[in-house]
Amino acid sequence: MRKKIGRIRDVARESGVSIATVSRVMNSNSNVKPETRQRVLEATKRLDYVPNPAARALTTKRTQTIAAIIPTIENSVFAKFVAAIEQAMSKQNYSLVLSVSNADDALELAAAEKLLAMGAEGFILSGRDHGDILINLLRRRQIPFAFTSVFDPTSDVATIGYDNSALAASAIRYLAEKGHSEIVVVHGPLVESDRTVARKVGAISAGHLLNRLGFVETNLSVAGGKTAVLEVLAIQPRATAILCFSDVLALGVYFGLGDAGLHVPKDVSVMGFDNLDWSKEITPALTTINLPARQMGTAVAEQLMRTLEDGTPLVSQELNGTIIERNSVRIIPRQK
Amino acid sequence: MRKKIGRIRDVARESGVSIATVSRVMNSNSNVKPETRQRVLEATKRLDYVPNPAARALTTKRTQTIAAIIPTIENSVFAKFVAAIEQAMSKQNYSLVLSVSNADDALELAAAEKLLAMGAEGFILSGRDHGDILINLLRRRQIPFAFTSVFDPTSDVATIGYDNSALAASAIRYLAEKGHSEIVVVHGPLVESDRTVARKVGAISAGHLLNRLGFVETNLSVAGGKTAVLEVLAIQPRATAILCFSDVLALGVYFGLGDAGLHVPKDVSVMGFDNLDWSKEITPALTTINLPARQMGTAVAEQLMRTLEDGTPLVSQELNGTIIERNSVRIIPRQK
DNA sequence: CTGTTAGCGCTTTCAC
DNA sequence: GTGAAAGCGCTAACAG
Repeated sequence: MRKKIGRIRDVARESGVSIATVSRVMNSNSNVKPETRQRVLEATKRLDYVPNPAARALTTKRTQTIAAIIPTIENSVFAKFVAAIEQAMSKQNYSLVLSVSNADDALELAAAEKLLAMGAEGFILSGRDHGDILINLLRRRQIPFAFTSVFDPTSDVATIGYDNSALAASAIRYLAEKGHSEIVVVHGPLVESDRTVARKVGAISAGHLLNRLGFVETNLSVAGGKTAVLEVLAIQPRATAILCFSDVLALGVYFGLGDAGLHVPKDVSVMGFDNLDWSKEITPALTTINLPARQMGTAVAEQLMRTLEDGTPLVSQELNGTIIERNSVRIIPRQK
Repeated sequence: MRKKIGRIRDVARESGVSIATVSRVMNSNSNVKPETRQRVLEATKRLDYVPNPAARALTTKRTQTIAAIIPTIENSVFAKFVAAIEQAMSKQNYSLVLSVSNADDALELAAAEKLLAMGAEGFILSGRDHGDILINLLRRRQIPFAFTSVFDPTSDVATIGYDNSALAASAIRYLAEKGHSEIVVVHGPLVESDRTVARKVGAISAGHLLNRLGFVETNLSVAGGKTAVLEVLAIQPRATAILCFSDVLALGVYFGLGDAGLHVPKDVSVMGFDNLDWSKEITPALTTINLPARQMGTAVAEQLMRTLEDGTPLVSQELNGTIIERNSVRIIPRQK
């Protein structure tokens, strides 16, 4: 269905050289006499020639394409991450092919097969848990791949991200230091995200600093955060702080709390995760954990491209999340 | 750098047939005796064979890849749009390659060249205004492409989207009907978006219904909306309604108004554009215009795939935006 | 510095 | 129903 545009031999004829020379010019490598190059370039312009990517890929066995499969692109920190990957790849003339898995192993596998069949040479996966079939498929085909949004030095697959468990523990610790001893964590579906599970584990590990630590699972959306408030109030009416494993949830919690007539942080403190860009604009500004999404995108992209270029093995890389202290957490005076 | 995985001839040898038969099986078309097919399929499994996409593309001249270039993926309605495109394409075994232009013609052109060099067979562009070079490039190469987020029956390029001007006019009309006669519009950078320009034109066209209509340009972000409030208050302190050309801006306006001690909608009414998912959760729920982003994504994807399959020409398609009436607009009693 | 030539792995007539 | 063979457009030795 596509048109027949100029081929390399047309350019060769037009400029009076062989196709090999045209190829050399197109790949701006080998030695070509400047004036010959010039002539070829002109013919190229004139014929509006662009090398056929399929033919090129067929001979070079390279497609310069890397795939990323993310759980969702909507409403989250993934957009930032993807934008960074895209940018880093563009610089080195690589392309990103994106697919969304909805946190479903089967969909993820299907997506991966499609991407593979498109010629993806490397894969960026989110989180640490993936179907065995997928992992084996990638391994058998010797496709380099990395897990992101997690850092786990013990993993045999390179993980590029942060320590979710430690981050959640530090959030609890932070809250405890501010005098909160009854906290409820609001989080998205555990089955959909090993990062959420890791965070929960981390929170529990710091639970001894508290008198009481509760968990409320909800949909990972503003609406989910909002409805979670009701549950929080029901199960732990005396909680003084709500820790949300995502800023999106925190936004919903703000709304829910507002509707319940509760003031942040006077009545209830709120802390988030992600540091989405509106978090510093809301009143009170949200205390949250900044996740280095951009940096992470750049890091995976660069590692993967490197690996594809010269075989450098992928290595795990820890990126630090940091607590951004703002005004949504109240200091509760010690009341011994 | 890539490994040598099983090729078609390996499968042929393994299953004792010719490569032509293997090809037939892989393309599940022509007649192949069931048991032969079976044998081939088994060999395929055993050797973990997947047809080489480059070789296939080289002979068929098809890549089953469509490119989309969007201004930004962060913080907006584009995420929804892209998700829908992705989904629609997946169903028909097409792949999406995405690039971000930051609303810059030069970047857009560069992105397009890269995507073309990757083998994109069709293009999804955002808005109506694009560099001539890009458009000519696409035309010369006879690549089908469509403009989205706009509907303009007079355009010679297919436009798939909504009538931004009419939508903005209807928003002003709606507000006027509720008794508002002094309105300020808060919008993103005009130079970056022909949609924004079209909306402004539409708003102005309905301006005769008002006593006063002002415009404040700001960054297209929550922060931008928030700071715009100060300007609104400065230039038109008596405005009773703020119309935001994006919900993201409206969120910022809510925050800014709150900080200024102004209540929505008692003191100032607010209306948005986009119907992002949190808009119904915020208090008061935001009256906004729903833009059919998903539907639009599905529509372009399907038209483009159709065109690529059988040459059906692309046609403009209008999708309707609708006012979602909620609680952020107060009714001002006629006070003649 | 430039040309010749041999494939890359697949699809697709055309025979049988 | 199946096989043989001719490319698809390009890159990469290898000569010269």
